[in-house]
Amino acid sequence: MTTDSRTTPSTRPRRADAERNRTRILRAASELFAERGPDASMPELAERAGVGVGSLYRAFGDKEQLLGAVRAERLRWFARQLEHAAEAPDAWAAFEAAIWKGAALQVKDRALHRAAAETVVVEEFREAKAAVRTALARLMERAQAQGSMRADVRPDDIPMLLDGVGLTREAGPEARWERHLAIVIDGLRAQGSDSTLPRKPMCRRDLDAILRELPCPQ
Amino acid sequence: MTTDSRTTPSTRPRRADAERNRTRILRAASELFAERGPDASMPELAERAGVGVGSLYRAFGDKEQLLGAVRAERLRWFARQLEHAAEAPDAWAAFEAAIWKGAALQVKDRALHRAAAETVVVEEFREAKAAVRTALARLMERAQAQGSMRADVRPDDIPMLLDGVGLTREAGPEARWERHLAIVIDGLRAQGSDSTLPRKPMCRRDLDAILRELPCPQ
Amino acid sequence: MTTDSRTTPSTRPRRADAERNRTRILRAASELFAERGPDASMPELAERAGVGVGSLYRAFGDKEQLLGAVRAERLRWFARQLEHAAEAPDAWAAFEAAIWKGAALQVKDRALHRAAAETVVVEEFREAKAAVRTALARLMERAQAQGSMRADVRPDDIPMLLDGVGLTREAGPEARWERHLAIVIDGLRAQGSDSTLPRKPMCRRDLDAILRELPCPQ
Amino acid sequence: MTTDSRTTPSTRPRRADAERNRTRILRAASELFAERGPDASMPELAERAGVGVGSLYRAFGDKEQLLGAVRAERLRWFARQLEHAAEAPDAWAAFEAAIWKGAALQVKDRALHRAAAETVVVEEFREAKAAVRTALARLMERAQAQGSMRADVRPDDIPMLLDGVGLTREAGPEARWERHLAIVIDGLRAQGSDSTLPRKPMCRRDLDAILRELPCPQ
DNA sequence: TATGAATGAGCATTCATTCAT
DNA sequence: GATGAATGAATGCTCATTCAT
Repeated sequence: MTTDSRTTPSTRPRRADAERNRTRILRAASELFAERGPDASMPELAERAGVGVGSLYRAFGDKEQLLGAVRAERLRWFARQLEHAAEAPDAWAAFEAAIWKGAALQVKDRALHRAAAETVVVEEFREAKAAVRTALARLMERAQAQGSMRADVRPDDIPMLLDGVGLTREAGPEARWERHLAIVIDGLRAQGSDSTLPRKPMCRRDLDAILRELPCPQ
Repeated sequence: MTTDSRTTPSTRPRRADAERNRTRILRAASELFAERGPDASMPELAERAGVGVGSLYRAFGDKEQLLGAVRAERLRWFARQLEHAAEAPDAWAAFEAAIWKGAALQVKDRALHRAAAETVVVEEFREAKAAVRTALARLMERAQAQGSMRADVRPDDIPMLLDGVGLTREAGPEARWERHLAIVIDGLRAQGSDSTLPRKPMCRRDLDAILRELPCPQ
Repeated sequence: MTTDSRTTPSTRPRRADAERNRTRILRAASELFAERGPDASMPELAERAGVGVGSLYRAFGDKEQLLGAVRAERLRWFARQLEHAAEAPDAWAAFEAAIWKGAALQVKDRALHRAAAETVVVEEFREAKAAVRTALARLMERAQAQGSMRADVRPDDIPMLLDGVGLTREAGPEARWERHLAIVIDGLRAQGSDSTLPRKPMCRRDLDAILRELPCPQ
Repeated sequence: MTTDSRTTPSTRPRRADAERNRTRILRAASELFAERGPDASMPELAERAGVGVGSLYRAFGDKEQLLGAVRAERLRWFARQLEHAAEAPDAWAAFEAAIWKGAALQVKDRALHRAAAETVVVEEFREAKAAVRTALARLMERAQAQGSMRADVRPDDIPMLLDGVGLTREAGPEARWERHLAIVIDGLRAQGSDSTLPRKPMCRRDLDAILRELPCPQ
């Protein structure tokens, strides 16, 4: 490995360097967009990353690409959650648990705000979105087959719904987005399933566990 | 009527001019904010209204007031829809119809984007919001008493939910926000009501009628 | 008097009306410029006067004329103080007392700020300035003849000095402009006069009396 | 010296560029604020400096910082004059000479207008002000000990007095600020000192010398 | 004649992006 | 490759003055 840097001194070390730099930028962008949303500025991002603004543009082309990369990262995490859920025997329960994670992410990580509503031009982001869609399709198909999810929902509906939930920032002392999500989930349930309709918003204990494993900083 | 114009001969003529201009600005703002959302700029608005920027500020104080006025107008319209709905015998059906109007408005008129989440400082807007809340409360109480709406939803949940639906822009060829709304509505239904759960999204015919009577331009 | 308004219904009452209006504006300007200095805006002034901005322009031509009129009023007051002072037997003592009034005015009434430094174009202001100059000349001549004022000071020096004092707003807990003035006054004294040089700044009691009779509002 | 340029090879070249630009902006600001006072506008300054407005903000943060930097520069110069004066055997004569320089600066350079009266938030400016104060204190203490300066003047009085003198613009054909200053100086003198009271304003010859070495352009 | 609505240049400031070093 | 200085259009807003009513 270390010999590599001597063997191809002009290309390889650069690659490594560039890769490290890219990672650094991505981590900073991850934090900043999560905190401040897509409106965070490039200069501030550069400062947080400890690089010049020029490096941002060299590494990612423009702001949209960079934001897309951050969003893609989040979406891949969500896709993984969904894929793990696919193996559970009770598809609906697994779906519900996964959706809570996705919603919590959408709320806590402002990078994803309005992401589903925007036209996607970034390749990486499009791919991640597709991965989410695939995993959702698999999981939902099973839940629908098991009769616990309404039959006419489609995978594409979910990000749309979560985007809506994500808009609900914690504006008051009462947790509101949990209410939003609970209603949406009940809307997704098959009729006649043991839907425990008048269910209270999730208890704090569960919620804290969810928040703790979110991939976005803090 | 004619006496009025004689009773206040000194105040009216000026008012008429100012009022005409205010209306002109409001109409332009209505259009522009509807198309581009709250981020539309004051200079562009001035140009669209065919007035100088100064006139905007004279008529409305600042951007927030102007945006607030546009939003208030929309919300008052929505409040009226809800009030009319209050008289119907079937509270749920009336609620559902009204909510479709509200959602359509939220989707078509970007002026209302993120309105539910923001802190309101404009008096007119705050009042309209309160009117919506009151009308919602009345209607929902009846629907809940009739057993057709789940008991744990609160009036404040509705704008939050609609804000989410409004985020769903027409991103693809398929109408998607109708699906979003349909799911949310089903989430609001009381369990065991004749909830016609696997219902399809509203048919085009109805939707067109709704869109035609929206108060926002376009 | 009241018959006048019927005898020449088109001209006389107008004059009276116009005069009343002019006075009203002047009073408002007096207050506003005193509080906020020459940078107070015309719209705000119009509102305070209870007239339209147009009337400001009709009555005074432009802002400079209006400010000039206010300043002239103040200067006429100062000229009167100086004229009264002229009759006192001890010219220096009278001068000193008058100068304290002028300085207090300059400090408390921001309308006069930088007035001496600016080129005067307003006739009324120029006249008032001349009146001050004349009164100063008379008083100073006597003081110089009595040997209590240095011989090489000229009447024109005084407004300049007071303008400087006026710049010294009360920035701290300690009264500072009184110190400024005290030094300047000592600089004006003839050498060898009983100048009580290490004199303390004027005592509060005297100062309060001065402030109370200032012509500017508050 | 040469080693320095090798020791920090990566930081210096950039700095050189930035420093040059900063200097350029500072020089332009120096000129413009000197001519027009603190109210000169940023766009005009940018044009004069031959840079974009953005560069102004990059280099100095905001207008207040930039103005503060210009003022600090002037004040440091004044502090140096005072420090040199501190070594002279005759403290009063040294003080008098230094104060002439300070006054000339205040008059010729409008950047310092109203500087003494304003609350200072710019660190650099605050420091320069403190340096002036310290130097003044040292010099005045000696002059007071030597009995040539009145005992009750304090260092803080001097900027206040000079600010007043600075207000005296060249409004007429006769040089007037010199008279203002001369009177103030005499007001600072101890009584009974060989104060040459009826002294004429400084002769042109000396004044020209003073003006020539002023740090402000023009 | 009085009004006050309209004007529009002007201000301080921000930020995505470019490009010389 | 990396840097960060430079750019300049754009933003929200103010205010002396004009002019239609």
